[in-house]
Amino acid sequence: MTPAYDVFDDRCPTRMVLDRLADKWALLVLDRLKGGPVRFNHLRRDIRGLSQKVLSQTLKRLERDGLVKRTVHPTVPVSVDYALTPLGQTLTETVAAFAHWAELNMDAVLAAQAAYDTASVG
Amino acid sequence: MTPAYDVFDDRCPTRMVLDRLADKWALLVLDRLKGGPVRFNHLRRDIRGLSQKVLSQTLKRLERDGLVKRTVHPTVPVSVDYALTPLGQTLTETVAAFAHWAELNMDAVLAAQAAYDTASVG
DNA sequence: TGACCAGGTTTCCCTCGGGAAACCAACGAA
DNA sequence: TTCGTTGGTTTCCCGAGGGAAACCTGGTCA
Repeated sequence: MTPAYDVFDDRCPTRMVLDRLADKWALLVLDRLKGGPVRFNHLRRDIRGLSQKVLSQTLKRLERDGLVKRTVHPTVPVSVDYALTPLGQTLTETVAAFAHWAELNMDAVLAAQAAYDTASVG
Repeated sequence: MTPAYDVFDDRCPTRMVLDRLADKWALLVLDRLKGGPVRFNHLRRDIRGLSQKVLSQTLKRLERDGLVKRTVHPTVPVSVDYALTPLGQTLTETVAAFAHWAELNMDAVLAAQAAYDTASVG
């Protein structure tokens, strides 16, 4: 069968999905959620540099896309947690692979940058 | 051994790498290069919606990070092709997984969006 | 009544991304 | 000499992204 969608076509809806996923904050949130539900302020504290507003927007988009489930617990004060949906879980390995790649190959990238910059200057 | 880098720390250089990789255009370029070297204008034509300026910038960054190798062939007129470096090739599976995920799960995402929007309206 | 918690939303404001289109360099062909 | 090729760079300009910080909404406690 021929593929129904083509990510190289700018009129293809997969571009929209790629746009959403190709987002630093969304990736970090998804990666942080892979161990189980996490509460709003906990996410905010764990992902350094992520502002309240952007976290809120990111979570809303991920929820709309069916990747994350928002659950309100009627405690006092109210607590809200976010968890991966089954669909979202199908992404965990890929997302984790990304984060891990960055951590594992950081040295190589830094070395390449240094070499590139030296070559340009000299 | 403890991990030297932590992607959740905003002062960690991996954040820089994640920023670069969490870019729609960079992902599409890397995915397009996985089959072998491709020339500038060929990339531009294949990746619909990618402007000359942005492609140029994207390639330069990827080259600086050591993921892509730029080769100039002294033909007439000059031709330039771009290929994945060995480091870049370690990313191909992950990048392809992303693109494929988008293509495979597009329907589920669209359905989730429709459901979300209906719930919000009603 | 006022203070404090979680979990947001809104406002202000400024930077950066990126599209369009012109320009440029080198070279060969007509 | 003008045109066409490839592979860019530069300029202009606008709109989205996102940081900071104030505000809001329950609800409970003191």
